[in-house]
Amino acid sequence: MADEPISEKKRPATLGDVARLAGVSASTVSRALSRPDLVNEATRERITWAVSRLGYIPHGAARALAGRGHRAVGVVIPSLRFGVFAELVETIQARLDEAGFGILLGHTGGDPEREYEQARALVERGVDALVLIGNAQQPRLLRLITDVGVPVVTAFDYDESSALPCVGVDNEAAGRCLAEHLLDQGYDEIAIITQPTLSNDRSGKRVDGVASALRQIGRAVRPEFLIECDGLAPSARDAMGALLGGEKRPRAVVCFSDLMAIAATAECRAQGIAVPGEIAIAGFSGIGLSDMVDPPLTSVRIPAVEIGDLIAERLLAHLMDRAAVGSALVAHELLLRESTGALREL
Amino acid sequence: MADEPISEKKRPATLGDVARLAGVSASTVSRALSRPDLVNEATRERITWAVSRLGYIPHGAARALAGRGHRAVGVVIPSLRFGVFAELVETIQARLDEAGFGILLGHTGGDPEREYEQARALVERGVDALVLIGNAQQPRLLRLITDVGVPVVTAFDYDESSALPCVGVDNEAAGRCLAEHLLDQGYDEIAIITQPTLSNDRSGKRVDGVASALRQIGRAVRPEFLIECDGLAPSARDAMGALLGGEKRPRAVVCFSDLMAIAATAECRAQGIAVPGEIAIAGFSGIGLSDMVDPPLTSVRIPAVEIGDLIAERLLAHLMDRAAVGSALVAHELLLRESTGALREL
DNA sequence: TTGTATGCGTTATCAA
DNA sequence: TTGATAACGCATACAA
Repeated sequence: MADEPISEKKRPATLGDVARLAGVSASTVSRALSRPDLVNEATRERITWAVSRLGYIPHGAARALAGRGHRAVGVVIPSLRFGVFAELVETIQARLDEAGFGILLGHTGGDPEREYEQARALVERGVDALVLIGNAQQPRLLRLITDVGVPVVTAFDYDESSALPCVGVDNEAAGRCLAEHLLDQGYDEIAIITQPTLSNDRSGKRVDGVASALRQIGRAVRPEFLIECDGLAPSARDAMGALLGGEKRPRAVVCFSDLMAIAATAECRAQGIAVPGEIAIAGFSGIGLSDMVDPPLTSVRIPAVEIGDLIAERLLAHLMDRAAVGSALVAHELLLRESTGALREL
Repeated sequence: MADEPISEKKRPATLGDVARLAGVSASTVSRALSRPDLVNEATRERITWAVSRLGYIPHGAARALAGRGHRAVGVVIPSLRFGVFAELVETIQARLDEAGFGILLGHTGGDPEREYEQARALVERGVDALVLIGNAQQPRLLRLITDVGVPVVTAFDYDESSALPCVGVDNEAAGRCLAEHLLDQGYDEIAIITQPTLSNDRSGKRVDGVASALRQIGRAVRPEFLIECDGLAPSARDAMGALLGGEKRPRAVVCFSDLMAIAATAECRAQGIAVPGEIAIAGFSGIGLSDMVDPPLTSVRIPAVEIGDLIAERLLAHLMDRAAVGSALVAHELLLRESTGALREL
């Protein structure tokens, strides 16, 4: 304590400091830390002692520079405000952390431009791999990826023709599956509240799925029944208001997130419209709350945790053992609940 | 195109490559990139040309090693599953990104041990600053922080006696404020559903606040009315079940997150208990959904975005201009809604 | 305005 | 089993 120079704390201890204190060379310390089995019992002990004595912490950048890789992967998502992305990020972080990898985050707000910028910023920061959302990357982003040769996996959308390996659900099938359920229940006029489909391929494919189901019975999605909003509660509620205020009312509304579905339900409640009595409402994602609201929400569950696990697993296999990374289709799941219960007999 | 060697893409271009192609020295390129005003118009153009020609991307680790700092800050949170943390992280990331800083994430699951480990891992990765949650860090974490001299700001709890600068609300006051509202409404038996207070100082202080309000009128929190759960919906619902199944039923239940409050409401609904008719329920955080559910939820809003902004601002001021970072108290806000409406006349 | 030299902290390659 | 030495890619001080 008292024998410590007062203000020595400024400069963090380096490998050299430890070496000096332990009376060995820097390389030996380095070895002792990375492959302890290669160094003599006694020396190793002196070294660990010196390490803790000095509070030595390895310098990540120096390690990376010296060729060990940065031990970090970048994850670029639209926004953490959407539960599925938060779950994905958390899962990936937890799994990678076990292997000593960290994760760097980037948000796009759903803007493809920003997706490129964020991805590039992460690459510049030196991430060893990248996780992106969906399979609609801009060409220049694809080019960047191949140029720097960084491994990438995309999440949430499975597309066999994707340029990048992807882990996700078949969004078209998911949309269709939900629409078919609604049709089965007798709801034949289906509206959709979605995030902008231009920048969100998952939503676009879900719309296709719904349309496809409708086409089966000779119908189509009416243009005025396809409403885009920013995905957050207030605008989703407004969207529902617009739907209810239109000339013709839909019998069912599919929202591409549970959050939007809950907001839509709120608008119905405010207007005294029974759900599912007069209008059925369904969501997407199957967040933990969807069965806690009134009425419990029918939803297509997207298994974010499973997707995150698979991605982390693939990334690690590649990063550690140079394994090739391939795509994986994970199953969505239709959660049938009251919000799309049988249509009330009129 | 065709004149490019086939497999040159393996090794990413370096400053030296750019320099060679532009016919200047590496340092000139370095300057052209960091302080363009210091280099001749013409050379600068040749350099930018060479840069894009080669698809040159600066090597973050090398930059960091050469003394420019890592340009990254670490954020250690319990879990992204809780909306407030997701909002905090997103806000901080967005603000720091503008200044060229990235963020590295760590999750603790509410475990103080893991908080230490994650923080340490981030320090090792070279973050220039750290954001932690609450003001109950383990002593060894505090020691680590002073040892390595990394700037830290804590979020969500304001505590003037905190060892670290903090930006947050007065949780004790927030708890008291909510309890007082309930007492005003005539609910005098108040129960609490909370995350473990041992590892969560915010919750502990809120409990204190509620207790304090009760003490004002000569009452106290009954031990069996204080239930801890993991904070997620299912266990919160179970907690509510336990409360309802007890000998004596509370008249009001305060949940320390909106998610838990919604789950608690669901349990009441399932048991046919009117909210707020028979039991009032209140939440915390004021997430976007709290006014969309039925009944709309009374909640104490914790301004996560504002807190994130303030933190990012302080961090940047310190990182860029070496400004000292101080604490800030931000105001919570009582959102009065139906879930704690007047007690039904019996 | 530009170039040269040096160092950042670590790992890897080689000898000893 | 250990130590010396050379990278790693970039940013500076300093010289030109």
